Amino acid sequence: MSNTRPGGFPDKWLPETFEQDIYNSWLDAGCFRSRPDARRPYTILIPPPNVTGVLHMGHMLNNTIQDVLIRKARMEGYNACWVPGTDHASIATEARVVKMLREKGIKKSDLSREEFLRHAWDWKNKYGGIILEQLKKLGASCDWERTRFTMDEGYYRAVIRVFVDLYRKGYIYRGLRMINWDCEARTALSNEEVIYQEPGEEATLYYVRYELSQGEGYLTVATQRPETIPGDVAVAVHPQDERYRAWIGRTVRVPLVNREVPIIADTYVDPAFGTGCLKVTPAHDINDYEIGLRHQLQVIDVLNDDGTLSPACQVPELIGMDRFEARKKAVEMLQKSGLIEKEEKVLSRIGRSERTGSVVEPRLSEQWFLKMDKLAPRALEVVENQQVRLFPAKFTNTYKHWMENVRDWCISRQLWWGHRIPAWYLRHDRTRWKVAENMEEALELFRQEDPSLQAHHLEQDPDVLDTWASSWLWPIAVFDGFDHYDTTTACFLEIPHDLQYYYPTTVLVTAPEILFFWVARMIMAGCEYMGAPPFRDVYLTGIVRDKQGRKMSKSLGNSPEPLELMARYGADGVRVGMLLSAPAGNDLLFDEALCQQGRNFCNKLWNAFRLIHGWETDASKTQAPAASEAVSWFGHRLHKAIHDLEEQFSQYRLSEALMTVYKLIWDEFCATFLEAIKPEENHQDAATHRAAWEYLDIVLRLAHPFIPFTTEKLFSFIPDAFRSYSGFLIQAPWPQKQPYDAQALQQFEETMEAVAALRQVRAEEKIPFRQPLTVFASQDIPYLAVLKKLGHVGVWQAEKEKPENVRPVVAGKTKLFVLRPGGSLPDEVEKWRQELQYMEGFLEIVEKKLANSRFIQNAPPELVEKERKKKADAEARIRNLRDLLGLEKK
RNA sequence: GGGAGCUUAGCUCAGUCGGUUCAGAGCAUCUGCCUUACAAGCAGGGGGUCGGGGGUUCGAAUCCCUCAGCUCCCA
Repeated sequence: MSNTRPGGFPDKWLPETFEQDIYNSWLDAGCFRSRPDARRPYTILIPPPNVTGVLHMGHMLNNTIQDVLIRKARMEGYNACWVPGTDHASIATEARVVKMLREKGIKKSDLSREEFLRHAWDWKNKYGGIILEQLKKLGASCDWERTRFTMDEGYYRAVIRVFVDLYRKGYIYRGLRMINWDCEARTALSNEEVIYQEPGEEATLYYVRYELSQGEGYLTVATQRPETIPGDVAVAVHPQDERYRAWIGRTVRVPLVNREVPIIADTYVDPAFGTGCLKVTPAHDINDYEIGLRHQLQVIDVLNDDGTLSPACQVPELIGMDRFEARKKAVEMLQKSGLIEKEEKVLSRIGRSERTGSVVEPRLSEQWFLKMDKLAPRALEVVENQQVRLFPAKFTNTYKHWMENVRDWCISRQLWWGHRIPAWYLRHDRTRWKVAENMEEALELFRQEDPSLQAHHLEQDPDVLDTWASSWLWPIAVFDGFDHYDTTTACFLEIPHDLQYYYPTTVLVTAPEILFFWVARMIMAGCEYMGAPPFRDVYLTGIVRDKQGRKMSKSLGNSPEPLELMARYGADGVRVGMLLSAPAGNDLLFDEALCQQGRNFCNKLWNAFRLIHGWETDASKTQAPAASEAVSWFGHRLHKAIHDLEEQFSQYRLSEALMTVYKLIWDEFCATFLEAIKPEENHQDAATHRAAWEYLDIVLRLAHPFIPFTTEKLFSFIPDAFRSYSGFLIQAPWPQKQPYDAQALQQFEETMEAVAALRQVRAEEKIPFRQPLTVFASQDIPYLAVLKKLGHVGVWQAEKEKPENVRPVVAGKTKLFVLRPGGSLPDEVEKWRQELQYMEGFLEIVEKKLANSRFIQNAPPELVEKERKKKADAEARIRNLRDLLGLEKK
């Protein structure tokens, strides 16, 4: 069956029939393409999604917002550039590839680094582009020719070059640190990559006796980790703890290994926890490590990097055993020696790797660090002085707090997939290393010290850089900024034209969760290398949650499939659904009903178009008074909306902006304007028809950033004679703001209130829809023709004498009488009484205020004027109500 | 333990400089309608002591104090 009528316009809004075509025509016409020119740039860089990722609701929200902003900017005449791309997501990708290989029966440990990377690249080439393809379905108007990947050749070089540069500037150092260790992935994790289950996990607390080495007696220590006992170097108690005061300075024997260790006093110990005695194991607990530093204790690391016990534990039965097996074995051995006093089940906060789920091991390790002491203050300053504005501003506090307490950044990861750290060691002496862009340069540096050294004496650091240590360069590297950076002089030999033109970018749209990991660090890199932060504004989106407020996640299975959603509601419907309830920085409780609302909205606009499209212009017809009034009013109304939108966009209040467009279209354009100009027959007079097309043209332009597909499709059906722009809507100019008559809007609104009152009477009196009303009135009413048409008034009479059998209608200052067919008694007298009472009370307050000399003195004059107007209006209303009540009393 | 924030209608949220024509919006709900663009629709209605208490002020949803509940970040 055909979905079209003569003129080729489809009857029904079926987004699936045109979305793809529209997107392709935009692409073919190069609408998304941006190259530097004389216009001002408006630049957005996509927060590169994880290359392993598939589109989830967070991406949908984030990218819808970016697309709305970039489309509006494009229409406003900016050179709009949205750069897409993906990041290599070191840990996540490596985990995915390892898993895939395992399924094929290949173990990572059986592969050489080069072989593994070949598999990883194969995987990336096969699946890495999926998410970007999905974004196209959403309508994302990215300049796809600029698509970047954080490990593509030029980007890789930039990351390495920056490492070398920062090392030479003295910002990078190598050091021992207590880190979070993932035994399964065999890598260091940042704190952010460690997750804790709420309220905790069940664990066993073992009470173990440590016997005095001299004399009789023992201390009981409570521990959850008996397998680390061989690493104990002390037992600590609180210095004020009376129970143990006398014991301080003596020694005990560590079970299993019989090592003699001191009893020390440290305020870290919580006397209320367990027995108040703490075993100190500096190699395996961050707090113990710090106690160890304070008391100059030895560090005994009893674990291998895969979580098995190392020979250093000196217990033959445990060596080589996995830590959890070893725990059981240790308990068994302790039991045999009668050293376990009791066991207790406790709820414990256990850190697990976000990626592998493995229990995280605190571990001392040699890592690379980036100093923050010079980078952080500058990054803080530019936010404090508003050079970078955060939306919503409340995040400034959080940002500040973090930047003032920032720690050095551990930038190394024990992985293969990523940017390999450009440091070369001497094979025979790993304490000597050189940092250089490549091995040849490193060798050159070594040879200055020892000319006999050869390439085969060198060995590159096996670790790669933290993914953020590459994505923090995104705003510079996507424009090839480091191609001509010289690390020996720490200078740019040349700044690429694109970088000069697009940097700093206009706005970054991202999630508050990565304000520090990514946003702050990009600002640091921008200040360090470009001397200016990389963006003017930062728009922080909320987190997409389900209706119960739970974060959407694959594992919970509470996330709808975005592609399915778009198939059901149209990309435009979903875009509207995402934005409707997403004020900046607020979490979005996602509900499919919102997409439904979006779909309905598109359908509404489609049908409004269909109505206008269906009219035939009748040149002989003169314009009806209602049409003339409506055309005049809607012109003002439209420009008020444009005005409001400007304000809302400037504050990034996108959901409000969308609501402005939504109401403009639904309530004002459809429910009021079109109803007021609707002709009896299908013939519309020329002036009104033209105005309808022109207004519709503007409305489509205003709605385009939010619902690009539907509006573009409709735009193509506007007859040439009425089109503001001959090309694609995506490139049409944004409507110019014009002054509007606020008073006319106010009057129209009052008239509409009278219309609503008439409609209410009709409903209450059960007067059928088709039956015209007979109305009496004694006053002049603005937009009377509209009132008559929308109120469906057949007979309008100026009130000469008190009419019989009428029902009075009050709406604000307006008073009307409707001829009632029946004779039933009005039941609204009570309502009027209440309103009169309220109004009299209101008037009293206003009068009191005006009589108060302190108010007159202190309040601004325009406010006093406003109060006077309130008084006058209230008096008019009270007169009306008194009149009515007087009538009824008679 | 340290820091930040939130609490307004059944739900999700606006509410700027303190100014009762600001107590608002959308959705949901209820009532009546298949009125020839649209039932993915039309018309109308109801619904909140602005978390509790106290204070400042001519005037408080808005500022201050306090209590309760919730959330996030850091350790």
